[in-house]
Parts: sequence; C-alpha cells; structure tokens
Amino acid sequence: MTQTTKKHVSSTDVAKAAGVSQSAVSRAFTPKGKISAKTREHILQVANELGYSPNALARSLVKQHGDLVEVLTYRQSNPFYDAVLHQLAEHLQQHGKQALFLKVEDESNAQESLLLAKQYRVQAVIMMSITLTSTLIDQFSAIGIPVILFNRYQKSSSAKFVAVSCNNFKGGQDIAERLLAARHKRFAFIGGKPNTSTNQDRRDGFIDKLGKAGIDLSFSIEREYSYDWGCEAVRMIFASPSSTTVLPDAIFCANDTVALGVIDTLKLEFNKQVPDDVSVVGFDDIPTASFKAYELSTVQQPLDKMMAETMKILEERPFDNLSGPDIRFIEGDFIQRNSSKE
Amino acid sequence: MTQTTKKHVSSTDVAKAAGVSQSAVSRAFTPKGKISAKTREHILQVANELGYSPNALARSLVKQHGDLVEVLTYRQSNPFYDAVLHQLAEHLQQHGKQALFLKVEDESNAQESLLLAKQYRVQAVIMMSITLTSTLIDQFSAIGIPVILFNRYQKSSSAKFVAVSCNNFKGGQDIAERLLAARHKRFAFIGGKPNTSTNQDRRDGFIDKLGKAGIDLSFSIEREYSYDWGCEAVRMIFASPSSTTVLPDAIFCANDTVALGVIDTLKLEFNKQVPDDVSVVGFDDIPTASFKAYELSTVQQPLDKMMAETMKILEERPFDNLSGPDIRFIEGDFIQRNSSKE
DNA sequence: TTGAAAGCGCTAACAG
DNA sequence: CTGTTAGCGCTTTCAA
Repeated sequence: MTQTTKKHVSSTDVAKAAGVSQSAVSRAFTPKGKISAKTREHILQVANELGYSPNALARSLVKQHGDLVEVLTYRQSNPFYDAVLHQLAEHLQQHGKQALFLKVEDESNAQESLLLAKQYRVQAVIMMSITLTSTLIDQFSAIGIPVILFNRYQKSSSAKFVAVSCNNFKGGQDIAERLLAARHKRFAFIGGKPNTSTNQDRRDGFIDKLGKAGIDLSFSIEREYSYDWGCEAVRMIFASPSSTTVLPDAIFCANDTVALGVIDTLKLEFNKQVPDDVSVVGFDDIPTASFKAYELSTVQQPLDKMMAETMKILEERPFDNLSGPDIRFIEGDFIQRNSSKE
Repeated sequence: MTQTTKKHVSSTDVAKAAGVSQSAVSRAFTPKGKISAKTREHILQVANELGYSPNALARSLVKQHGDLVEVLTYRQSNPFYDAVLHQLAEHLQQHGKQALFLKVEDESNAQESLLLAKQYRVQAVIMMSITLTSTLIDQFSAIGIPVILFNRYQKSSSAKFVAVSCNNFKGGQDIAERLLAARHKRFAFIGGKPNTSTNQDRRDGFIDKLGKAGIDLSFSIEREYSYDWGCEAVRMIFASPSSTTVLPDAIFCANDTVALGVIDTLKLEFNKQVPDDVSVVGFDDIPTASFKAYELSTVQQPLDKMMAETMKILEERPFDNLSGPDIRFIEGDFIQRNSSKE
C-alpha cells in the first residue's frame, strides 16, 4: 500500500494524476462538456482508480442550485402518505435528485422550511398533506423556489404553484353512484379535517351525485383523519335524535383510516353487520383496507400516475409561465370489496 | 419599493450594508464567534432586514462537512419504520441537522448511498431496517463517515459502527414469561425475515425462556414480515401432520403485521377464538395493533428512548475510538391487550 | 479542444 | 475585537 489514502479526492488530484488541467476533469464529468472522447475516457479511468466523485456542495455552490428537492410533510399518521413518501424518494432518486425531508408542525417551522430551501438552494419544494397558508407559497415564490403541492391545494388563490391531486370530487361521485346502484337510501358522510381540499372535494362530489338523484345526506359530520374519530362519529350517529327511527344504511368516510374505526365500532359496539346492515366505503386504499377483517371498499389513489406527473413537473419546470395555480387532477379507481353491498 | 430584490443575499451584501467586513458577518452567525454583542446585534439586524441567511452549501464546503445526515431505508412496508422515519426527521431537525432520505433496494444503489454521502459530505449515515453487507459499512468507514444502525446489527463483525436496537432478546423472553404465566402449554413461533437480527433475537429470547421452563417450541417457521405471510403460516400450521391432535395454544409472531394476518386467518378461516382458543402476541406496537378488531398484545418498541440514544450518538460521536461494533440495547415494555390470555 | 484564471459564499488563520 | 487574506472544490468565461 504505497498510496496515502486521503479522505477525499478532489478534481485537482485527478487532474495531476491524469496529467491534465483541473477544468478538463470538470468537463469530463459534465454530460455535454466540450472535451474529446479520448481524454474524457482517460480522466474517467483515473478518477475511478482514485475513487473520485465530484463534490456536490461545490458544484451546487457555483451553479446556484443543486439536485436537492425539499419534501415537506405534516405531522399525521396516514399510511397512505407514508407510501407517498417512499415512492417520492424512490422516484426522485431515479431522476438524479435527492429528497431533503422536513417535518412541518406549525407556523414557526414553516419558516424553517423556507430557510432550509434557501440555504441549500433546493430545486423545488414538494408539500404533501400540508394545510398551508398561501403566504408560505408566496414566500417560496419570492426567492424563486418552485412549489409543488401533493394532494392538497387552495381553490381561491392567486399563488403560483403546481398541484398534483387525486380527483377527489370524481371519487366522491363514483362512490355515490355505486352506493345508489346498490339501492341504498340513507347516506351519511363522516369527514376528515374540515379545511382540507381532500375532505371538501370528496364530500362535495358525494353530495353532488346524491343530489342529482334527489337525495340529501341524512347525516354529515367532519373533524379529523383518524381511527378514533371514526369510532366517535359512529357513536354520534347513534346518539342523534333521529337515530331511533332512521339509521343510515350507507356511510362514506373521507379516508380509509376513519372507515376502519367506523367499521369496528359498528360491529363491536353496536352489533351491526357490515355490509348487511350498513355499507361502509373509504378512500385511499391503504394496506389495512384489504385485511380480511375489513375488506374495505374504497377509491384507490392512483399513486403511480400521480408520481409520474410530479416528476414530469419537476423536469419540465412550468413554473415561470405561471399566472396562478396549475392544478392537475388524476382519477382513481373504485375498488369493490366486501364492506359495501354491490 | 426602492430595493431591487436580488434572489439571494450574501454575507458580503450584509457586510456592505452594515458597514463591517464580510468576516464580521460570518462571526455574527457563528454561535461562539469572537465578536462584540453590540456589532453582532447590529449585523443580525441588518441581515434580517435584507433577508439574509448563511449559505449552507458554502459553509459545508469550507468546513468539510455540513448538517446533513443520510437516512437509508429499505423497501418494506412496516408501519413501525414509518414512525421511525418521521421521528428521526423530527429529532434531527431539533438538533439542527437535516435528513437526506435515500431508499436502498439492492447492491447497486447501496453504492449510490456511498456516493451521495461523499458528495454531500454528510455527518453520518443512519441505516434503518437494512439487511446489510458489512462491506458497505467498511466502505463508509473508509471515507470517514460514521455509521449508525437502527434496529439491526451483525453479531460477528469487526466492522466499526454504533447500533441502537430494541432489546429484542429480552422482549422475546418477556413474551414467553407472560404466556407461561397464563398457563399455555404449546407454543408456536411465526417469524419474519430469517437473516435479520430482529427476527433471530426475538425468537431466541422466546426459546430461551421456554427452555428454562422445560418446554420446546411445537412449531416454528419464518419467512418475511408481512400480513400475507402471517395468513399463510397459519394455514401451514393447520396443514401440518400433528395439527389434528395438537394445535398450539399460544403463537408469538415476530412482528405485529404478521400477527394481524395470523389473527384474521385464525378467526375467519379456521373459526378459532382469540384468545380463547389461542393467544397471539406480536412485536412493535404499531397503530393497528390497538384497533378494536385486534387488541393485540405486543412489545412496544421504546421509540422515544431509541431516538434519544441515536441523537446522543450523533452528538457525542464515539466513532473514532471504535474497535468494533458498539451495540446499545434498549428495553421495551410488554403491552397486555386482549389477543392473549392473562 | 484545452488550460489559466476568476469567483460562487463561506470559514479560519493571521495580523493589528 | 476586527479586518485582511487564503482557500474549500467546482463551473465557466476567456485566450491560446
């Protein structure tokens, strides 16, 4: 072992070893660098022997941007978003980008996210499941950092962002249609977090289709996206004045997690059969939805397509010609399982 | 608005505006920088007005390391590790570090993880739920990047790493003890991925305690950590020759997800009562474990403590004086629910 | 094509 | 305590 192993090899080291200038080394590592195929090959060869790879920090510094993408997520435990996160990381990698992961809890560290984006000159920021203030988006725009919203957006906003979302309205419609076709008469909606576009669109689509059939929701309530809330909501249905005479025979829950709580409570606390006494439908298609204890009918979010669209946006960078929100809806499929009648 | 908004403000800009040298600005932003409180305040003031924040890329470049921590995760869907990931990101943030998230699928992008670590001069790499080749660890060590293993390690290894792990052996023992105390006689183990330390330790602890009571496992099998595998394993128990005469009356599953499949299959395919006919215990304490449909007894991984230990390691950096693995076990508590007799 | 040189924004000696 | 200076490792003109 004659070689003293330096911790890190620089382009200068390679240049010396290869008998070329440092800039030649840089060019060799630039895809469309003006350099002869021959010298490039030689340099790459030497670089490889020395274990050299370009320093991303220096590169990003001089180019004023790197391959980092900031991924913002909100405190919440929805298995669907865990899947999103994994997929996102995977796809970003495949596109030569890296995920800088940040959890946002409240206003104060929303500012932290801005800071981080600036400090690392990130390419873009992807916000998933964030209930955002449009000022945050504006702040990102102000420092020239593109914002992509995943599965959440604001309708009335002049903020410049691109959003990728499941077509939640259409999903709500589809569910109503299926339930109607199964001859259900009395419908309940158990929603999630009220001020989220996912909750609103799913509900509105549901109500819309029901309305066209001349039917009103007999029960509607929303609070948060959790199992416990699903349980609680069922108790509220049974506690409501009208419950002694007319119970809903179909319940649409704004997401699967809520639906799971609804089913368990219906079965175990109130001795109801699902779907014989009441049909229950969710939204997302999380892994647990297909467990034998539930067999939950649901709308599957088209994660692959949503991911592909997100990557497309990252590549095409349509941010500069934006005059307002650019929202892209992608339709999901209804999955018929055994928690709802057919 | 007289000010022309430059995209990014540099320390030089601040220096000019504040009438000080650029290095003064740098010092103002260095916690223990030698600078008078007065000038610091002034500089901070001006910086704030200009919207300046130090460029992390430049800083990392010159310091030869930044505040990035690479987090490696393996393709797998265990809700427990989703929680770990979120916690990790959160704690890292609180310690002023950032999570650079990378998914590792196979050998080829194990190399990618090395490259990334090098390119960004990461502080450390945390591997969670990775079945690793010790060569990868060695490669990280070779370029001076500390490795922390989360909930997985290799016993016979000379690799230099620090590991934080739930005391899985002890957990297995505790479960055996509880089950023994409930007067169970015939025990089965349904394991997860065979070559993982989590699976081995949980099993060995279980067998150890059983052995001390003079009892052998009547059924043992392992394959992977999934719901479907739990289902499949139960079918195998019932299909085994001895099953007509003696079925196990207590089953320990290497993790909760497997246990969920076991319970559903026991109840719905074989019409058994849990825990009346058979007790089922899992490991992890994922959210679904406490759903009313399961009420799974399990060992709760002490995530908070494990996280705290991980952060401690990151701060204290005991990596240099390492002559081999430094494994830190943290004990988890048994949670008695209704899937097992008391 | 190639090399020399400037500079991205910052930290860390080194004088004063 | 403060300013000056020299890089960190790279990309990018600019000449040659």
